[in-house]
Amino acid sequence: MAISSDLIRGHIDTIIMARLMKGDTYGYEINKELRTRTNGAFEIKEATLYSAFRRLESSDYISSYWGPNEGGARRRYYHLTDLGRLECSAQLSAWCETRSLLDRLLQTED
Amino acid sequence: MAISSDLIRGHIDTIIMARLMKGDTYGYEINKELRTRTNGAFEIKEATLYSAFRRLESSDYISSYWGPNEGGARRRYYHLTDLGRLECSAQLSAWCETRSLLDRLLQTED
DNA sequence: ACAGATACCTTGACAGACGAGGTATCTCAG
DNA sequence: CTGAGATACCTCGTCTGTCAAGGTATCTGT
Repeated sequence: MAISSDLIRGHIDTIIMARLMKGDTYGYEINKELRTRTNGAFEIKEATLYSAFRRLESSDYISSYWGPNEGGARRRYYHLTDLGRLECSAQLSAWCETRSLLDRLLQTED
Repeated sequence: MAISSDLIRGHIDTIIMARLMKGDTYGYEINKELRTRTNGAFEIKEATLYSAFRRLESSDYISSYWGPNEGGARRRYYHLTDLGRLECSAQLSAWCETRSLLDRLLQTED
């Protein structure tokens, strides 16, 4: 992975929820999408991904169900709850704030 | 602090080095600057700050010296080394990459 | 029959951020 | 002169998120 994970830390949940905004999906698929969308520059490690799922589900931001396994291994699908949508919006705003904050603080000249 | 620290995690070192690009300074001063520059929205906790200094110094990115304490408590000044300047540039580029990556991944529609 | 892809999961370790607490110096009001 | 408050630094222990390593089960194609 080209992008250091420490720089992304804290944004994993938001990345997952942002994806779930577009519709239900399952873990493996999320990672495949990330890899292709970033040309291999970024992926979430499996352990990280599943621990995020557990964290999000225990906060009631997402719910899960065993989906139709269309010729392949079983899949656990995740769904963004209403509370999750709210939280996701909040975290997207937080990202905008963080971004402008860092842009400001990382200027090396005045 | 308005901005969650987990969102900044991994950027603390870069924030410090970016400040040191402009000239030597000491810990307390860095935090005062951060607070005023962000209108109180952000500061680095002392424990975090000093552990970052130790980390940066042991990587030879910064060096330190006891400065002139102009009527007040003693101050340890920090100086960005040449290696530190290099590393800082690298981390600034990394931030740009991270920013565009997240902007991409956090889109909630295609 | 077995390799490889798909798909999920757990455990333990590690690193960074921080709360809580501590030390020492200087200034200024009472 | 005494004590509160600001300045300034530091350490210890804890918590949280990430990840490496390992495991399980199913389906497909050779």
